[in-house]
Amino acid sequence: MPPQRATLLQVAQRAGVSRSTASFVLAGRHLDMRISEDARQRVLRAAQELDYRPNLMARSLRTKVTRTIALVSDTIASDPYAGRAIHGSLAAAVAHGHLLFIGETEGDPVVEEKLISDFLDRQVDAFIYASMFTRYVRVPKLLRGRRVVLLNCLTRGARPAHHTVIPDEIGAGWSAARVIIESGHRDGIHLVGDPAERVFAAKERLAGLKEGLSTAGIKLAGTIDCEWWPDSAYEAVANALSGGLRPRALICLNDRIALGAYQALRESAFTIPDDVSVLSFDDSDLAAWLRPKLTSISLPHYQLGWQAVELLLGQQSEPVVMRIPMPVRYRASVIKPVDLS
Amino acid sequence: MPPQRATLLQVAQRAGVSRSTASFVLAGRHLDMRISEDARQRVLRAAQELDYRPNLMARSLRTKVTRTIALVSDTIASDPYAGRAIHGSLAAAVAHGHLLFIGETEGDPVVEEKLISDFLDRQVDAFIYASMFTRYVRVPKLLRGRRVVLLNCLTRGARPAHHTVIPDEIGAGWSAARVIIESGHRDGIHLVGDPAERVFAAKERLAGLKEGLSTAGIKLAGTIDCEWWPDSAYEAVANALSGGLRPRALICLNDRIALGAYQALRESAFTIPDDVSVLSFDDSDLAAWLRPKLTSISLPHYQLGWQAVELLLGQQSEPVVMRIPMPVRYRASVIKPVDLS
DNA sequence: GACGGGTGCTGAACGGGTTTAGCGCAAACT
DNA sequence: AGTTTGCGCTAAACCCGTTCAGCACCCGTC
Repeated sequence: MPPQRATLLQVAQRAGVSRSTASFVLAGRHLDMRISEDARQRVLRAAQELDYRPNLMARSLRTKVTRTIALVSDTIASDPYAGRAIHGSLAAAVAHGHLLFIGETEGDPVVEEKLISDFLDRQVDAFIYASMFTRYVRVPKLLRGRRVVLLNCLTRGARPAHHTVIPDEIGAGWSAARVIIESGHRDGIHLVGDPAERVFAAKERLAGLKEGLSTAGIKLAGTIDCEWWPDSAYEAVANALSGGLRPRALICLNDRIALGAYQALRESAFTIPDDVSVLSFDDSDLAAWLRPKLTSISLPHYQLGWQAVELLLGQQSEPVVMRIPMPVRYRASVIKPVDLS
Repeated sequence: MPPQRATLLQVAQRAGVSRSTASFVLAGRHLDMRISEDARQRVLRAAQELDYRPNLMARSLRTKVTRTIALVSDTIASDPYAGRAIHGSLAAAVAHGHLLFIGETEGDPVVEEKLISDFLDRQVDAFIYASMFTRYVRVPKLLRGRRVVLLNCLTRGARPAHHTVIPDEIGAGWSAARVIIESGHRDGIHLVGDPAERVFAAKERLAGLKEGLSTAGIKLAGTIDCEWWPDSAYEAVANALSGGLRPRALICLNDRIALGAYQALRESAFTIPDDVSVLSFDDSDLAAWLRPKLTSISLPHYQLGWQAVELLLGQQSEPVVMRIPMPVRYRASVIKPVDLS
């Protein structure tokens, strides 16, 4: 039932020419090779009639080009955003006539090595080495000297060895500052999250935020320390509030933390945004589901994935570090503070 | 820098044997082919010394087996669960020594045909035809007669043409009934969602639920109609409550609806679970983040993906429809109703 | 009529494996 | 001594494209 595909030889025979000629015609090289218009038409017709499709395995064996890309990620499932980065890479790959393999290392170097070997055995043209949260990585030895783009991760050291695509977290921090400043907040601005931890995004967001605020002569009133989960954020914020804290604005390091903050604020009878503005990062689905809808600074995973492939397939050879802007999604959780005086 | 890989010929020469012999040894067919232990050792050593890895393109060209699977999905990004199905498929594929291509059709038949053709040109062994929400589909002509498993979708008609893996939504409905009954609820049980729509999951969940309830002589007290989004659910539930409804248990058709219900209940000063129990389906991340944590019946996407590949690579030839059980994730939103009398 | 040059096409090698058919040799048998 | 048998291995075809080198032919030229 799966119909036997016609080979180039069959096309050539039907057109009354040699395999070579058929190949040249179908490759569009009839001008270099001086194929008569008549022969060209015969080949084209034969190919059409036989519904000819080239066997890309055979072609790739000869040309050493497979037009396939391997996306090697630490995890693909745990994070709901992961899909978006894959989606972006996939769309760009297909737009360039490439196909995408995916693989998951689960952070295990042994699995990683096996996986990359498998891809290499299948002669993939290039690799996307991806992480699902932004962090520093060491590029596996097997990838040295190959076409690789780092997606949402980077290497330490002055000169990057590979193209690198990461979100502009520092810019996002500045944007957060701008949103807060433009809303008229000056006092009672608290950070919620865990800036002490070695999380890349946290450090950069905080750095950008502080820089941005300082341009208006504003300082953070304090930090509410918690893990990156709703539970932890809820507890931390609830504690702070019951300790007498009266914040005017909370900047949460991500949406899950914002959810915890929402829950704590609600229980202490604070109204968002009238009593307290809440600003967040990531712009996950959650942001649009909360009440009031959460203003959040978007992690552009789709664009990250897309750009990674663009760099991979582009001709630019000098390694580039691209920081993709993180746009603000204005919603309803940040407003001008009500005058307390 | 990308080191030139050794070929079989080089291994053979170093071992002082022919390509054939080297091939037989490395394929483990030295017994059929009667290769001396000495020659075998020489080949093995040569392969090791040269760090030989076979070119799978060349092998596949000859054997017509690529050990690759194509996962063709309607969308891969929009749904946060999507990643889990891919994850499951990927894990199973790798466990069987296969690699996974992914592709997205965006529901466009033209894109779909192009994509499948591209996969066919690359000689993939088999296809997973996936949908991100359970629904009826027509299998594209190009896939007729090929190895295909339907993942989270199914064809109409008595005999399935392909293996099919879907969640056991009817069973989930029964489970919902059981949870409610075992908690002691008998009255004031309302459904929240849109059972009228042609959504497969909705119909089956409702059917199972009603059957399950009827075994205990219980009937739904009513239905609160809404779309599958928090906004819509919030409005619908808020309306119902302000209309005087006093439910004792809400069964929400998914977690997003449950979120809307939570929001509406809270604003009307109902306490979950003391005043109202809430039960839901899907068990998305959200369920564990809500306060109180939401009891939800899990959509086993990972297992779906895994099973799809197992069927694909298994020897079972008669098409099978597998319904994967949906386990209940007990949390804190369902309790025994407080006696009102 | 020999030669040069352009046109239109093809033969054959190549890529790197797998697999079938069978060869050369030594031991065992008649 | 001649035949059979089994062992250990290999030549060569095959998969299906791409591509280099060059052949046959015709036209025009001197």
